[in-house]
Amino acid sequence: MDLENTAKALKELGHPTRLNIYRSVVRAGYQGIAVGGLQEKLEIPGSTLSHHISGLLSAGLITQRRESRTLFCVAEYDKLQSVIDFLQEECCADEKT
Amino acid sequence: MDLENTAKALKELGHPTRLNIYRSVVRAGYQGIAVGGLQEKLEIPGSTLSHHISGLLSAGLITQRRESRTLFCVAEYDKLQSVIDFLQEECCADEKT
DNA sequence: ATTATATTTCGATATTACTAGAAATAACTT
DNA sequence: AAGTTATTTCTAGTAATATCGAAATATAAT
Repeated sequence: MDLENTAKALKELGHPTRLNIYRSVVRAGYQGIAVGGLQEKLEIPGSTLSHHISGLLSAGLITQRRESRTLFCVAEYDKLQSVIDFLQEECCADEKT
Repeated sequence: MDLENTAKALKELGHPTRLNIYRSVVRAGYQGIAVGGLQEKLEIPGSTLSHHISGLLSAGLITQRRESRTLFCVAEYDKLQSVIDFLQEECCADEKT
């Protein structure tokens, strides 16, 4: 992944509330967690929560799946992995040469 | 590491310019890279660069070592690792139980 | 002491982000 | 079609961040 996209993902993770949301989504595994579930669990006003979720979505860190009226948030583990890969790939590159 | 500190580190990495700076520091390995070296390499005004470096310092992602007039920036690899550990540790925890 | 070099702090401006109530939309139920 | 539930968009106020020139500081050289 490129620098701009990685920075975007890191930025979205770099806010306590959003990191907490993301963490809850990650914990929920492949089935995900409902927006309402997050709201209840984290006690965040709906509008604020929705705003933060859209940040995580725009970075590709999570996706959503609808089941009738309920929207589930699901972690995109691959995205997290590519962020981590970006952070680690150039480690000590100048010394290696 | 706790959520607040991790979010702080991610926030500092979550800006294209700072991520680029950090990357250059990481690439430089254990000897580090001078502030002036970064300035030349990345073509950032001194005051802007200094501002971003202090962000990375405050998150504990880098440290500095002085050699006469020159300040070298050195990556704190352990800090990066603990950020990564935080991101990965709770993966699918709710499903595992 | 003066000058040169390396880096930071100050100050000012512009942009972006955070928060949350109120209104709107989407999907289902009766 | 009227009501209920789940979530988002709108709006607006406040706070935080980014940028960079100019001035200040720190260290060394002459």
